[in-house]
Amino acid sequence: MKNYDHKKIEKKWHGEWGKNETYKTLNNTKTKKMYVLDMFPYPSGAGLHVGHPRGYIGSDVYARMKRMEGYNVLHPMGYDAFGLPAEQYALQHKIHPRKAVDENVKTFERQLSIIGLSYDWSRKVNTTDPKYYKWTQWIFLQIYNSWFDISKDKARSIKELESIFEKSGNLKVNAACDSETNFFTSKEWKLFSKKEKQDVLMKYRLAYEGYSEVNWCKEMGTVLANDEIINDENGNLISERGCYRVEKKLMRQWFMRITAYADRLLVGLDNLDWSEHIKEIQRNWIGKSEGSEIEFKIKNTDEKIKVFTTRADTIFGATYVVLAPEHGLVQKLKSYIHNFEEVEGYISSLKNKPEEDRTKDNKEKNGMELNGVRAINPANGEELPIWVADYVLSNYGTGAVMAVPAHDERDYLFAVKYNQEIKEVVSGGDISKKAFTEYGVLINSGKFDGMTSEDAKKEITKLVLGKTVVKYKMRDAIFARQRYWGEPIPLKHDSKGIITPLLDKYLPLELPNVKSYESMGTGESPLAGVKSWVKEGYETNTMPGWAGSSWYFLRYMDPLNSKQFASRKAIDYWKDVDVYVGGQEHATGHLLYSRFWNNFLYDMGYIKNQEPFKKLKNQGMILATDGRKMSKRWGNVINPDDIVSNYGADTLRVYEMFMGPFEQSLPWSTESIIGSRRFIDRVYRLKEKITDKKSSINIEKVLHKTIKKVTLDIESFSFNTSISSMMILVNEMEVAMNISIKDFKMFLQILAPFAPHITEEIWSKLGEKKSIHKSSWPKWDKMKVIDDEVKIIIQVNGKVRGEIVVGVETSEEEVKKIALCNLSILPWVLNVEVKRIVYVKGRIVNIVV
RNA sequence: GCCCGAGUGGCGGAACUGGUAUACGCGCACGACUUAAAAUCGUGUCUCGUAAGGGAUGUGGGUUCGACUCCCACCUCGGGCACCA
Repeated sequence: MKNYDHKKIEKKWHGEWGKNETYKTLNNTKTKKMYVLDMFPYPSGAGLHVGHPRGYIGSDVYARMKRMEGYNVLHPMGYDAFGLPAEQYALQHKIHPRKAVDENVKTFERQLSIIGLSYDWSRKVNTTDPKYYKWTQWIFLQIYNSWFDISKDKARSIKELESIFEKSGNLKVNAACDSETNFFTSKEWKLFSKKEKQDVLMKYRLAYEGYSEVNWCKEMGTVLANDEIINDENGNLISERGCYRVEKKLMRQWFMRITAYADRLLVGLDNLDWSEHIKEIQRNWIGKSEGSEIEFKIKNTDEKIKVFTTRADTIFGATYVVLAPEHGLVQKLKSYIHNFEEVEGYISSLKNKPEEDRTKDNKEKNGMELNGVRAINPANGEELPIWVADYVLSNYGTGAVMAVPAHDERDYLFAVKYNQEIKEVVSGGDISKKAFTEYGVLINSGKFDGMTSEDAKKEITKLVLGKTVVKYKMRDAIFARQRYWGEPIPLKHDSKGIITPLLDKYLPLELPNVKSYESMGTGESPLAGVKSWVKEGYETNTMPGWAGSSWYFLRYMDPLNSKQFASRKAIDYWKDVDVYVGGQEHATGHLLYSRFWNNFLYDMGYIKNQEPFKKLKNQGMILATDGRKMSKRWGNVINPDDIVSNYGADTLRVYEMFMGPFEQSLPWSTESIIGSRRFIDRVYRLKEKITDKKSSINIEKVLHKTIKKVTLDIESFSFNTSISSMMILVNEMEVAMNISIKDFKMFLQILAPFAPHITEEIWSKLGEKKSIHKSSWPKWDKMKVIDDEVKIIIQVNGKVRGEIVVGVETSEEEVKKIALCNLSILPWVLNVEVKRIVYVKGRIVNIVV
């Protein structure tokens, strides 16, 4: 066989590169840095399919070019291995998760290594390694020991808050939490018991203990995140893994106060070089809306209903007020409500229904009026009925709304059903629809008539003594799982309920090595069944899967440091990730949590940049040949091992980059991959044309144009077009008489990031001693990129009728003259009046007749 | 329902800032080499038409000397959010 032996060559160079530490990141902090990062994988039991390496290959091509351009490149890899999937896998296979993870990591590593990725493996991290999670726990403690100062718009130490309380109570301190804050003087603070103080501080801590309704899965004996559950055909909630029934249950949890950073996370997006698409998803998720909080007094009582609205201008159209069923006022007003029993019955009937029934699409709204109580519209003194209704959410805004049926679709539907008054106060728009999104001019609103909605909002808010507020859809993140396989939360509880954080010197708090890590079945973590653990008073919840992945990019900077999560020197040098590559499915999870932690660490002075990932690229999925997702279930999985074995790693790499745009999802084609192998074979055969003689001018020109194109294309992740341009170059070289050794080497260099093995092999055969991957990236010659002659298209009335070739410097007049005299043009311009001639330099002449 | 993104040959796709639509690759057809096959190489390959020409970038309009590219309306597909007041 004439073709090259990929197995032999690839094996040889993997050995050489390892031995020579070709891809090791330098410790030299004088060289300009480049941090190219892949989202680290979750090593599942199934191993890799051909879709997984797509992103890794793209970032590898980029990292390789940057290395050749002289950057000190940090391009590491590691494993994110805590969490439910590993625990489930271990349970199924009746082995310890530690063992399961180690085995899976081995499989992944073997699969990754044959692809020829240029990782510096000496910087590998693994989130389940106590040496690693020591620092996950440490960061948790920093967050636990901090609060968010709204006036300074940054996190501060909880000790500073305590001393503020000590000095002046909390009369002036900004509440960083939504719950109603108790006010106290410094004297009162000093008299508080330890437990009372703890309870107050818990309302401010950025990591806090609380209770929440969770998705409880009885069969799995665990709590699931929202993205771990799906709806079945009947609309019931079931777990994504295993398809077990999921219900709501109140449970003790730990939370992260990510909402404190809502605005920073929103504003921070503006300066990031991410796709608009992902930024938009995060913006929607954060869900900022500006509006007014207005109080409606309840007649004959001291109580008030606080509502939130973005359309204060429509207050004159309010015809009733609605409370969420969970709203506290319902109970408080018990003695005033004539039909209280009926109301309570209604509310409890809602509670027994799963939430999805309540929030399901097109669900008919229902509610019940509270007889005997009336709210007073602060704008005009009108008395309005008060309702409870399922369409008002307790956890958004104030849990109460003023209903304006004329200008809100939901209120409209409800009003029609329950025969409530509909009062139009803003002109324009279909009353039954979309009117709320339409901004017009006020009518029927007394002295505000004729005013625009925007102006009226401020005026009316002022008039009714309301205040302008900002609300977010985003909620605090639950930071606890009732599972074994996660980082222990480094806190101790004593019998009086006092919580003590572990001192740094006791970190890491290692996960106890137990035989049985199955769920308690009570909803509590398996750790609650470990006697020695409970005796010490350790927290039994563990951290969620996203804990370890929220900061790993910092650990790569200095992965072996046992004194700090990374040294000051390393952090100051590497600063942030220059290019981050991964799937877009992490838009509202990992990518948000990481930004949150990074912002926090920045506030506390531990790191240099607020934002962790400057530039983000999301690789598209590789679908199976049938156009579906690759999955064991469909039996359509293509294993990269087979491709590497049949065609070689270089072919796999070139094909995956050539298939189509990097960020687009594409189906795998078993037929097309041969084209990439042929390309590699042709390159290998071109060796025979190399001579000491100069290449032709044509080859030089095409070569330098290709160097330019490949350089710019890699920079913009347009890998498919850079390969196509190199194919064109190879086509040209094949028909050339000879190729100079100098030119051929330059071609090898620009191909090297894509096909590192074969280029290295030919490079060394040509007598080079040093690795091609350590050589300098070729520069294109500006003179050779410019043509001295150009082809100009001649159009008549916009239709192509001919073409001419002229010197680059030919003047406009000259070109027009030549064009008009051109033979193929003559029939079109003969005997007609030429009205106009448009000339685009170096491209086109359009003759308008 | 709302918010994004995308629709180009038989297939994956290319086209700079509005300037030759279909580069590059796959497939297919024919030819060369071969006893034969594979591999390789060469030629052709949007469509109608013998040709001259005409028509095509989801559909229908518009702007322009000129539109895959810009504007309006609609259709289809993919993604995100979903009673967020």
